[in-house]
Amino acid sequence: MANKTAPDSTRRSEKSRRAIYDAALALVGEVGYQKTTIEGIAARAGVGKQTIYRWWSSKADVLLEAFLDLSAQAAEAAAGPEVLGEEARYEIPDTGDLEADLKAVLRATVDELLDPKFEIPSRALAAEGVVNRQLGTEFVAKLLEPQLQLYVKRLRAAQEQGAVCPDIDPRIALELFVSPLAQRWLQHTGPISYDYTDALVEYALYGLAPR
Amino acid sequence: MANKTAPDSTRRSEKSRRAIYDAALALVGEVGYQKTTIEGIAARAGVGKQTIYRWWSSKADVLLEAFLDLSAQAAEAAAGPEVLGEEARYEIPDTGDLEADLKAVLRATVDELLDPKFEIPSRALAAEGVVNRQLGTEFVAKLLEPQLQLYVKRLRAAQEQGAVCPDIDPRIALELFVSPLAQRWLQHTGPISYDYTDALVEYALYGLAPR
Amino acid sequence: MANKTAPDSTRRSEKSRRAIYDAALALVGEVGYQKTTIEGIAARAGVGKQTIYRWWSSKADVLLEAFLDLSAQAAEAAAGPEVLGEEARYEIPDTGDLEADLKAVLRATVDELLDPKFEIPSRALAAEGVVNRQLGTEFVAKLLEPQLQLYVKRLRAAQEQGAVCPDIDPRIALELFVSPLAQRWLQHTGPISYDYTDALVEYALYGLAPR
Amino acid sequence: MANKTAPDSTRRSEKSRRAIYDAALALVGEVGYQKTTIEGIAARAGVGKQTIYRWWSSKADVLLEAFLDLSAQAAEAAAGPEVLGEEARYEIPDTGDLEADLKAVLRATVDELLDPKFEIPSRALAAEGVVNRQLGTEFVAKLLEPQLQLYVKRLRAAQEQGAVCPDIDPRIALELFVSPLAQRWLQHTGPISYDYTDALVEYALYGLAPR
DNA sequence: GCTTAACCGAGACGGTACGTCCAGTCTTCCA
DNA sequence: TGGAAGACTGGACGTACCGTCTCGGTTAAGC
Repeated sequence: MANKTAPDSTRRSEKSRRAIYDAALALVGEVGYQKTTIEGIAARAGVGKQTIYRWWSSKADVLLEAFLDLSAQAAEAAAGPEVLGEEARYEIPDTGDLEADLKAVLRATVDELLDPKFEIPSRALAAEGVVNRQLGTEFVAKLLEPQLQLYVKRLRAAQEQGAVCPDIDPRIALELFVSPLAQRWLQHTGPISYDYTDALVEYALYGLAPR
Repeated sequence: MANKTAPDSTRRSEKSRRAIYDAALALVGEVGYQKTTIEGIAARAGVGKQTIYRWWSSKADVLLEAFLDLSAQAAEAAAGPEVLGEEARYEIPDTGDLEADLKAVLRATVDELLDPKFEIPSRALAAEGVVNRQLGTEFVAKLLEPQLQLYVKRLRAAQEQGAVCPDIDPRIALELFVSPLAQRWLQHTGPISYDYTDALVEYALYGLAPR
Repeated sequence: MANKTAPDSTRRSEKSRRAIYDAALALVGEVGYQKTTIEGIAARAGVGKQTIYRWWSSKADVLLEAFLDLSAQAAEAAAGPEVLGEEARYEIPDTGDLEADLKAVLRATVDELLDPKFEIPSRALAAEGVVNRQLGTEFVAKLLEPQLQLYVKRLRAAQEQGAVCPDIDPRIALELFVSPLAQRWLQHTGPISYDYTDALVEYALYGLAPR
Repeated sequence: MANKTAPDSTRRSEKSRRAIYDAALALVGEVGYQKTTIEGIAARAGVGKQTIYRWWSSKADVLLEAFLDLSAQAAEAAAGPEVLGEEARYEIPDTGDLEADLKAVLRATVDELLDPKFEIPSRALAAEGVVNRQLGTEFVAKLLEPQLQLYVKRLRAAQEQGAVCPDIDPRIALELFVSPLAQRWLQHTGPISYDYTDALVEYALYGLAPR
């Protein structure tokens, strides 16, 4: 019923899609986001420009999907060869010690944020999302929010365990330690380190005011 | 000593500079950052392109200065016609009630973030800064950090008053309530409201863990 | 012996061929030759592109056959429902008055040249033939020369009747009145009218020099 | 008052114009008209595409001007270094013997038509002119008609000399020998030779009918 | 009547060129 | 000599078609 001859996705070339993802990520890594062009991606992937325009609406859109694909692959690899269903999603560990668990997760996040393989494309996507509402929404919905929900779950468990006040909103609470890290990374407002994230967790859990 | 015939700033046309600032801010507001072009700014300002290239290095650079100028004007207007020096800078009030003071300041920040006159250019600059290291650094140094230092000052006063633990680093502490707001605004990760910023202040001051 | 799996013409779809002819002529008439595309013809004819590429080598080739078909139909219609063989081809009448016969035929040609149904495709074919040697040759051989041979035949009869010098080459002679008309039509070097063609016949028959 | 910012021709780059003419003629000669592209011309001339689009409306238009320029240069060279004004235009010689004069001019035309330097571009322009009314008109007005007017002048002189009937229209008369040659050349309807053009002149002057 | 080879509609594919837009440089002319 | 104007080279944009290549569906000949 689409009036603009939507392409038939059943006939899509898987090979081209892969080549485009690879080319896009490689170029963004090599020359940066601004200097990465649709023409460049097409040439590098050995693909016609139209094949890109047929399936994606913009450079940002290509990169978002490429990055989602990369993340999915990474998650899959991390999860090991679990043949049984794909629902064995990652979770924040619950050792009973909230402070330790949060510090561990944030330290892992620091490592990831400093891994250039992830840094350049995710920084580019975040920047584009700031200015491009549609992409930003998709970026948040598909990448950021799912990760934040893991914290919500862990904090709710902590509330049941009595480690966090029951009248606190976990969706807001997690921002106390996640957002500072995010801002320092995004806007270069300060250095990132294990000490820093450890401090964030402590400050957030026990408050700034003297007990 | 400049080998490339640096322009003589004493002969610079003040009228052109103003026209360029106005045109740049107007265009960014009307058509967005991406669709704002140097040619467009020059045409709108009734200025030759070379006049822009002579004094600025990029579109982002023009916009940054234009926005700094706008902020300076706004601050000046807010401060009233204080003829006596320009060092009567803004400060966070200190009523003795830290919680109330922070909530008040954050509420004012919410208002500013939602004012379209400021929102579009600052969002554009922030986005460009994410991806353009040089601009980002300047953006942070000239706009963001000075504001954050106001919080540092207020928190240090609170430490002297015994309202904040003395072993806490104020530069990190302020991020507990400032960064969440910044991230929600920048990345559209959630709604912004007085209730939200009030909650941030409370959570940060008294901690997530039960007292 | 064809190494490239020549198509089996016995299984060719007559319906598709007709649809392609119709679409090609209609499009050339509506949007002109340059803007007529193979894709457009295929879409209009409700036919796959490959069906065109299977049977023709180029846009010009399609149009040439379509036009030949159109001419054949027109000739058939003009000749009436003569069931007896198709060899009752048209001839230039021979009333014994060469001048009158030639003027009559040229007047009819003028009418045809100004009929838009024929004009646009034949102009397009002629133009393409100017620049595309292979097509030009075919165009001349299948369309132009057969018509010119009718003049040769009539002039030879005139030579036997003593109305034309016996040592004149009829193939050249016919060009004296045919080519001027052709050039005016093709290149817009002048207007076309009965008076004009009448004058051509007179000038050619009796010469420019005073008798 | 032009609303579409017509370019300022006083600031036009003569060097670029020359380079474009040269590239266009060279490419048409080397790869043919169809395979000559604006991009190709620009690249060959070392010029931005926009510089072509700024001053010409189409490939055909570029080629027409390039060819006019070539013709002008050739005419200038042929006329010798006549410093005194540029009005020493070419004329058909008048030896008093019309038949000989016409045969000589047509023989020279045959030579020119067979010179590849002129043939390819003029054939391309003629073809484009057949199908593109605007270009055709310009082609005729600037190139063809001026040459035909030379015949008009010569024939009028012949009429005064009594070598041509006074009631004959010279503009039509010249077509009796010029158009056949043009058609054979354009449409490949027959071979071109001195014998052929000689015959044309004789047939036209003395008529087909026996005297 | 059942297989099977081919033509068929459809349209995705790697490409080329289009005509437009803008970047950043260079030149000209004016105040 | 700074500035307004704008032509210049260069290069990416997004679109339109090219000619080739699958993909099912259908159709007619040969078993």
